[in-house]
Amino acid sequence: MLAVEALRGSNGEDRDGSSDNFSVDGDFAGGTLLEDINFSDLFMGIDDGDMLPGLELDPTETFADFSVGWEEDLGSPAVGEATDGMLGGVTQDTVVSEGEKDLRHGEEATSETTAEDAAAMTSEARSSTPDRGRKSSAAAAAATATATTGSQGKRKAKVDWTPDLHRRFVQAVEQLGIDKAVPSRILELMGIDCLTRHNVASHLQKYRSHRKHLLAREAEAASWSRRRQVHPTGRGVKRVGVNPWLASTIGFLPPPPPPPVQPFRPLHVWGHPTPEAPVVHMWPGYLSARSRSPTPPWAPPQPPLPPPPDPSYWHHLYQTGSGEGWVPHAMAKGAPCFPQPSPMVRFAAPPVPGVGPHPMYRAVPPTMGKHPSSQLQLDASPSKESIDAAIGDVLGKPWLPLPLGLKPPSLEGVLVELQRQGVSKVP
DNA sequence: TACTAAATAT
DNA sequence: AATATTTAGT
Repeated sequence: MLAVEALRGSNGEDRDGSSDNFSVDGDFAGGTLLEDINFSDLFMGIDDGDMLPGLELDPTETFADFSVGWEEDLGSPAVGEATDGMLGGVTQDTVVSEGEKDLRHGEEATSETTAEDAAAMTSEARSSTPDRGRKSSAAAAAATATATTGSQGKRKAKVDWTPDLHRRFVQAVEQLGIDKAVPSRILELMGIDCLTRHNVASHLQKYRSHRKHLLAREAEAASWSRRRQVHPTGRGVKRVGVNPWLASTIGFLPPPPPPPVQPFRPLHVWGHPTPEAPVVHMWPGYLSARSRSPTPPWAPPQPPLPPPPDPSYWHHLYQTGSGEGWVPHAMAKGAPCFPQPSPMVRFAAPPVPGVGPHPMYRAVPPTMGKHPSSQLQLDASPSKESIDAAIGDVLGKPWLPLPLGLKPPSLEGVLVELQRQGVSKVP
């Protein structure tokens, strides 16, 4: 029996109100913003050649699994070109696969063979388990595990930590700082609604594990290399493959770099800014006032935080036509995760455009109409570039917000930041 | 509750 | 074997 593959995300148990939507690279869907995207700015210093073939999803698998969602949304040639240009054809990989459609099973489908069962069956049930109604090993295990709780045990579908997804993850981790990178905040920064905190926590665990291991190896190699400088042996240098968890510069040589001056310098992870091209500018306000991002020593000084925007005002910016919040109804019903259309937020042009921070920059309510050239539109699920443009325009200098795949809460961060920079809202 | 580490599952 | 989820401890 063929398992039903769907694009929708996990239940998102711990993510209130945003359980089933997905807004990764939402701007790619419409393609309207693509022309403005400067892909070279996307990931500074990143050579996508670093990508590990081994880590990439099997395209066949990927598109087989996600065909439903992507056929519609990435069908346009323009989009295809753009995405190919950017991520070497793995743009779509930020999709989370879900081997089950447990949404509708939540409580009601306690009875028969669920999709999950079917999926699990494919691997096991056919071998033994005579009684058909019997749960698969996974289901059984889950059931056993949750027997005490009495809840319906369902093993969640695995999340494909694709290169792009992983990159977002690492980006978030780096932005937070390795010591302050906790699942909830990482998730927040990643802005990917299909992920749950547990997903991130799991990945974080693995990330830390790998990192620790690799750091240990690096240290060992360093000492070894030092020793070797004193007592050259002439032996060959051990080579290791590129590791996605660590730098693309993995070799044991050259000798160890000078001791870091910062308490934490993001490990150079594949697909991320190189030490030579560090993050130029963090986005402090992005992280909300309650705990702004730790300012790295190499980051510019941060001005004081502004008072938070009026939530009631900004809230409607996130509303969709359905009037049920920004999450399209279809998604709430468990539709596959896919880039979603969203309302626009416009930023009126400053009296003196392009010249430094302008206190009179204004945000105006969403509008779907075409924007005059004098105005800059910011999608509610804005691309990094469009936000860059918005803030950069305000500040009159390049700006690099880290998170990709922004979603409304992130947009709020954007707005907070803009307001902090002197943007005022239109009554 | 959230985070983390360990145990399991695929 | 690698990597994800689940469980359990703090």
